[in-house]
Amino acid sequence: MRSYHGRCAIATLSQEFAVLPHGSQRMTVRTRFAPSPTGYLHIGGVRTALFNWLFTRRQGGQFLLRIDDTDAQRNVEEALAPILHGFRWLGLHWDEGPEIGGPHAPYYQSQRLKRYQEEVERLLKSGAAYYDYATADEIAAERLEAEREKRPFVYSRRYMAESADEQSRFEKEGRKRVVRLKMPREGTCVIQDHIRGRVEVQWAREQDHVVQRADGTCLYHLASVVDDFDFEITHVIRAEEHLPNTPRQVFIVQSLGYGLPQYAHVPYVAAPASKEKLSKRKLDKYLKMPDFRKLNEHGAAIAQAIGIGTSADTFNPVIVDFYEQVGYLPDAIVNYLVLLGWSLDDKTEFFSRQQMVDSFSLERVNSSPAAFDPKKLWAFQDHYMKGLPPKQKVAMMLPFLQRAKLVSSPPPCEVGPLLMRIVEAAGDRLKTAGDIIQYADFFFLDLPRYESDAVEKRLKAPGVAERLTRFRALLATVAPWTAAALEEAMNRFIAAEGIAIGDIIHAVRVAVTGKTVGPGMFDCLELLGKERVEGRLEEGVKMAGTA
RNA sequence: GGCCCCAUCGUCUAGUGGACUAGGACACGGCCCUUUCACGGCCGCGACACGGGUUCGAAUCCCGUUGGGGUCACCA
Repeated sequence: MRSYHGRCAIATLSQEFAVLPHGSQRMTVRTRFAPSPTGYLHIGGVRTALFNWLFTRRQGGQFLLRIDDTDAQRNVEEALAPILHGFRWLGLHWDEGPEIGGPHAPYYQSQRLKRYQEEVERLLKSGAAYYDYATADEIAAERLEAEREKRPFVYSRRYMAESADEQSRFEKEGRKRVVRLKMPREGTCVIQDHIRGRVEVQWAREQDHVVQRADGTCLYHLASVVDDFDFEITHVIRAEEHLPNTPRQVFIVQSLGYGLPQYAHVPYVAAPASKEKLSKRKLDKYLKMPDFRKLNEHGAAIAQAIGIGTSADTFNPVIVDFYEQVGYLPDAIVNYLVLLGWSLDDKTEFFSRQQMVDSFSLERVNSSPAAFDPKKLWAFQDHYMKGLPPKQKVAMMLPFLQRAKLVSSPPPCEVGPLLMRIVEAAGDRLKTAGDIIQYADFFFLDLPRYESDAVEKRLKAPGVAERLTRFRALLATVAPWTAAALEEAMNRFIAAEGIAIGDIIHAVRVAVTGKTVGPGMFDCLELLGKERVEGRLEEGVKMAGTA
């Protein structure tokens, strides 16, 4: 029997010294992110993609997108669209891949079947793979037996057919064949990983994995390795759940005579306050945590106001889309994500895209999983929102008002300047673009939506109706109608009444805006205009009177 | 269960043998500012999982224990 010790020596050597595949002297760094078209972009996936992107930009290389659709899906284009959209939204541009093509097109595995077939044949010819005629049940039975005997399972190769005779014999029995890897059964596979260091596994623990199905289609591991070679990928930076798959890929790489890429297995993003992998399907569980629930509810309120669905399948803080729909800033998301598992030093927390590119390195990626923290994400969003010029806030927020049917499309021409004033008055209160709906709806409605709690608390109290009536009367004398003049009038009013400002202003706010919270009171009054303020105060008096 | 990975405040992290009475950020608590809500300012709470080594000296290196996690497909 052939010894595979030699192989692993090669594995180690080629990784440490032959950094570049194909023996070329100066190959630029090339990385890839390989989504399968699932219809959504996972927050953990995008973090891995971000690391790839940053590393590549830093090295002046090319970042590509390859579509792992070997599992024959129907609507690849449809399921891919949200993913590509997410990449563009975040500003993670790919140099080659879907929609833009490139020298190695096509970048869809489903369109590269011929290449896989060629390589399967080479594997077969060299003896690194074999036809296997076992049924799934027969394999399962062997596995069960091994488990019963408490020994690690390795396939007996009972239905392995390496000669034409054996093949025809099995075929006469009516058996179907798959192609399996003939994995080494002694020696050690050594993986040099940029994040995890040296990882060793016994070849004997590896299975004879299937690389080609009975129908001739190939599986991920084979396709992935062939593509990485064809696309001249130099660095495979991927989630750590792929680490256990790496030996079989190393075996394929070496059997096919390719050079090994550099590997870097980044830890997965964990669920809030846990070490478990963040999963879209566990939303219910996360919603039991107050922080996560708040994040979700904030988004859901906006989604509801603009009439988009909130089913967990499409609207979910684990999916990147969520943040765009609610009106988060890509820079905030990216800055938050880059710090999830990577840091530059003990103090730098805000990075422009360029700074990120300039300072990123795989060596500083942490080797333990980092938990997704809604509060921290929120803090980054807060920070970037504060730095955004009002003009840009207006541009972001107008579409939300339109979708909420508060402003028509195209908007009346007075809306632009008004919205600018509102945004300025609201200041740091607007944390996401979608917040504009809650903070400004009353500017665009004939009458505010009166919140019952607010009415209860601030209007339905003894003396409020009379006080509002007297304050309303005073308004006739206010000129010019400015926040400053209004404040001055209010001060005169409380002095005359002998009350504190708190005894009147809350009632005015609720009467005029329908809520207890909002931008500066006097700004609201000014922007609303005298007529509407007077009308709403009357409305407030009515509600207060029915106490 | 086998194999592999991981382990510093609640969370993200700094720390690569002495500058560590362990630093920063978010969160949290208190106070101040304040018409609300935000913002801002000040102060505070808070961690090296455990046990053995190695060393003059260990958060840092080694071993073990415990705990957590990933993965074990004719999915990707």
